[in-house]
Amino acid sequence: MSDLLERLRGRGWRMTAQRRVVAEVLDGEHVHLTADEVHARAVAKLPEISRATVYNTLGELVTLGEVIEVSTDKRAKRYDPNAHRPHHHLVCAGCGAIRDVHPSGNPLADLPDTERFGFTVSDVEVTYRGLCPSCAAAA
Amino acid sequence: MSDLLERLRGRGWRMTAQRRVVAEVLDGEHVHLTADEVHARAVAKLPEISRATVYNTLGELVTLGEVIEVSTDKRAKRYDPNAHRPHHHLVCAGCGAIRDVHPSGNPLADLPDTERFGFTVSDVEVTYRGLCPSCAAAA
DNA sequence: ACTTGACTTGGACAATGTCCAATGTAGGAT
DNA sequence: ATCCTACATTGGACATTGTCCAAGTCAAGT
Repeated sequence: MSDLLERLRGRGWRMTAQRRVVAEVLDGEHVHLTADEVHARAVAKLPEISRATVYNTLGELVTLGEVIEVSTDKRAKRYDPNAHRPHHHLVCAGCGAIRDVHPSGNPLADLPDTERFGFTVSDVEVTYRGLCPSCAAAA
Repeated sequence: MSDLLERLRGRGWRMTAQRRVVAEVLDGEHVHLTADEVHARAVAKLPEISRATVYNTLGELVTLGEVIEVSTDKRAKRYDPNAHRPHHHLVCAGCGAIRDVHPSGNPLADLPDTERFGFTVSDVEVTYRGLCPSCAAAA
């Protein structure tokens, strides 16, 4: 966790209480929080932190490549602190739980040139959908 | 296009002017419209149609499996009338253009059992990201 | 300790989507 | 052909998520 703070300082970040708190929240739990959830947890540690700051900080972390923005949910963006190992996501259609997964093979290679329409394809995002064990049992 | 209307009638849909217009808009252009764009085009044909009705109708069409909801954009859901051929999407990070693509191979098969965590995995959504030719030239 | 420019704040605003009570109407029944 | 009624539509209020900005605050270099 102090790794993250160190990296940020190294990049010329001014280290404020607010940024420290946001970084701690993200680093503390390896789940995929929405911006509002990050804000709620940040407020618990630093009551006067504002929503705007949380949004700003998350945006900066995404720009720096320290966290990944995931939009598996159509409602709110989620932030994935596990940015240093490439991975994809498995989402439960019932309860919305998200797990990181590591498929074999590289989906980028599965897109033939004839299907690229001249695009420079640089990234691929894969979302598996299904039911987690408890939601499947409840259904 | 009347295919779609026939299928809907067969499912017990009450056929109203509003629903006909929404179906025509979706069927007319095989692009990926946002709900608001659908509404704008629908208004052109039937000025008094309301936003709520467009949202309702789109939601029903999704439930019936006649159109697919795509969330490549983090802003608004888009609606893809090409629901009967499985396909994925290629999105331009510059201008937001979306193309349907058909990768070789089945990404579902790339997810080993050990990475499924007991989930019943039923679907996979793949979004390729990159730059379209004109955005790449402009950069 | 001072200074300065980057950071934070709070609140207004924007975009997208949902909900609901009142009203209208498609399509079966008569 | 007309009537009934359950289903559909409407418009506007509300909710959620996110962005923007002017004013105030503060970290860190000197």
